[in-house]
Amino acid sequence: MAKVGIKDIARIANVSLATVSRTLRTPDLVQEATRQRVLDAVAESGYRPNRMGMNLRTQRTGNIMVVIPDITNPFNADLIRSIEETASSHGYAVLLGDTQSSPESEKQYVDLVEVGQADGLLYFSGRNPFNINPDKPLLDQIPTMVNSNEELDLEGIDKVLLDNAKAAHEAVQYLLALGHTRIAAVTGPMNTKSANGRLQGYRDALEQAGLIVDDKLIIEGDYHIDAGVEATEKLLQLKQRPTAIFCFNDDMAIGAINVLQANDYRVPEDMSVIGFDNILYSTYVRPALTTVSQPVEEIGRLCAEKLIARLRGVHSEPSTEYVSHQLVIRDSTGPAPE
Amino acid sequence: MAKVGIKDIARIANVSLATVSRTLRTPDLVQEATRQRVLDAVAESGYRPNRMGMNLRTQRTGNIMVVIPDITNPFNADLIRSIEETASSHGYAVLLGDTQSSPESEKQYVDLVEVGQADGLLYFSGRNPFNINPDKPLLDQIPTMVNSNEELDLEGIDKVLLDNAKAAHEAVQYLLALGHTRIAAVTGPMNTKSANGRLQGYRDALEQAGLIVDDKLIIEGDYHIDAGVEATEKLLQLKQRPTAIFCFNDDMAIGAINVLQANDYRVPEDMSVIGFDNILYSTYVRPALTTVSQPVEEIGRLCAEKLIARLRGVHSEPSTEYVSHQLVIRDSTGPAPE
DNA sequence: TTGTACGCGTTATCAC
DNA sequence: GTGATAACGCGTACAA
Repeated sequence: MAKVGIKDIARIANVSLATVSRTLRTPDLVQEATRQRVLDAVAESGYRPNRMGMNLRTQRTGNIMVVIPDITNPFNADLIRSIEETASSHGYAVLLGDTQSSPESEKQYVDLVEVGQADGLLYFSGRNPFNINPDKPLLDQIPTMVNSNEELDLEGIDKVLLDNAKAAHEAVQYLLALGHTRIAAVTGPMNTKSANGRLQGYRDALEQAGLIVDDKLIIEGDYHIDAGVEATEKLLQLKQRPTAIFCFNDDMAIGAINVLQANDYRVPEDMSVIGFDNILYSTYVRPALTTVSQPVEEIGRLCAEKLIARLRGVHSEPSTEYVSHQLVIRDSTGPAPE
Repeated sequence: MAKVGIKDIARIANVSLATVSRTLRTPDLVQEATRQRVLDAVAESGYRPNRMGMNLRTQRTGNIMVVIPDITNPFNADLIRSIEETASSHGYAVLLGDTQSSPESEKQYVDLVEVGQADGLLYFSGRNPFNINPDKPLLDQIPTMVNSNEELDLEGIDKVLLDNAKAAHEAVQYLLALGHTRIAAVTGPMNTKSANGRLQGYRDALEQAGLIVDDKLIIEGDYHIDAGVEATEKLLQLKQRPTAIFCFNDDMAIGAINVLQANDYRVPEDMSVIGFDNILYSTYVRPALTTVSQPVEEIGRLCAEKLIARLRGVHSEPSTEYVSHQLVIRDSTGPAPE
């Protein structure tokens, strides 16, 4: 289509370019009559300001970059849904960076905001993608950003976090209260803060109960279903089997239950399983999953709101906001077997 | 940070702006020595071309807009993963438009590409967001785009589709072969082509088997788990209950199984359930779900490749590509009860 | 091979 | 209240 531009409108309405722009941006500054002439011309011709020109001139794109490891994980999908909803309501669009946990990919997407393809960054990874010169002020070297889920090792940026240790502590305490003493942990990648935090909570809870932590019962996973499958297979081979398995996310817990049932273990009579995240499917799995709920909608909203506030020029101190978890008890946990 | 621009590089390397640009875009056109001087200056200063300037000048953004109804549906999440992977490998980034099936939202995101915030459009909805003037050529009135999943009622654009009728036909035939004669259907929204196509296949299969279609056994859903729950509750209240339920996606099938088990029905002994999509969780639900598999990775890749080819100026006839489904038999279907 | 100059489409700063 | 005009940062035709 013969793209109609601001010049065409100016010609049709018999005004200058400036007046067209003003009519659209600051209508109050232009007289009723001329304003109407311009608006008529706009309506007639279907003119719409070109974003590339706008972006260059205003030095903003209206995009926010979201860097996240795995969009096929329902927790992350829910997170993005929430971010996108918030962003959209503020006039921002979401540029999606699904990195599959690849550091190169993370850097590549962060680059995009550094070269001005997006105004700000929502970063859900713990790996530092920046080359920081410690002698210069940090904020001069990184884009406007908010960090969440996996804590980044940087002081002075906005973060939205969950107290992983406390949440895990609570989950394990619940299992202890049910009489379990041999409790396994299927962790996330141990190079992440989330997995380390949860593992710390697990250890603390056991030790506070006077139990010794058996490293054989701790198996590293990667938050995918398959990891839950493999870890559980290993656990079942142990001479001293656990009576409960604490998986550091729901997907792995679903994998665990699957293996248990395939090997004729009853859940929770023979083995309790507890997850983390409270994804939608955890309700529909049999038995329904006991899990630690994260307020995913709130996390997404907070992240987007904080970022957008910064983009709008809010200059408060960078802060870390903690959101609260909740233990959701369903049917996959029960008293320890004799 | 004091942003370093192309002018700074030109000054440092003691060349003109043009030479800097050439060194970066068409290195062959610049002499070895000067090229090196420029590259050194670039490396030293950490200069990177600003995308807003680039975008305006080249009239392209490197973004593709993906408009999709619900990113929390695992099928769609897998789809986006595949799109993003393909796009990324071709140097494109994904602008995400999760519309939650809202027509306003669909229009709003399509607008974004029309005003030049993205170069092309991947459109996974059946609602026409354009105001088409039938007297003018279609391609002059719509952006470069590919349509998939829900077929759009427009001739002359690229599409990637599944033969829904055939796939559903096959699923129902399989149930018929197991001896089922009262087969329920939990559909998608009946204003979508996918649901209508699948329902047509369902009807055809029944009629070809000499059965009459009982409209009481057809319940409209919306592809969410809850719809499967509610539909199944209704079906169980019927005086003449079905012995099998064909859900038009896996999420609703998962909801159906949940209700059945809660009411002490055994699946598949008392009631068979079959889904559609073959999402990851269908393997891990108990019993594992029999379902019609869509090649989601292929769909995403094809969509992205077709679009990018167009963006690169390929001028072949617009075409509709059909991808093939596959019936995946697991444990949620069995012989009809006596 | 390199430099000059223009334009991409818009907004903002001046004058008038 | 409105109109020229200068940026925004870059790529490229043209001239040198």
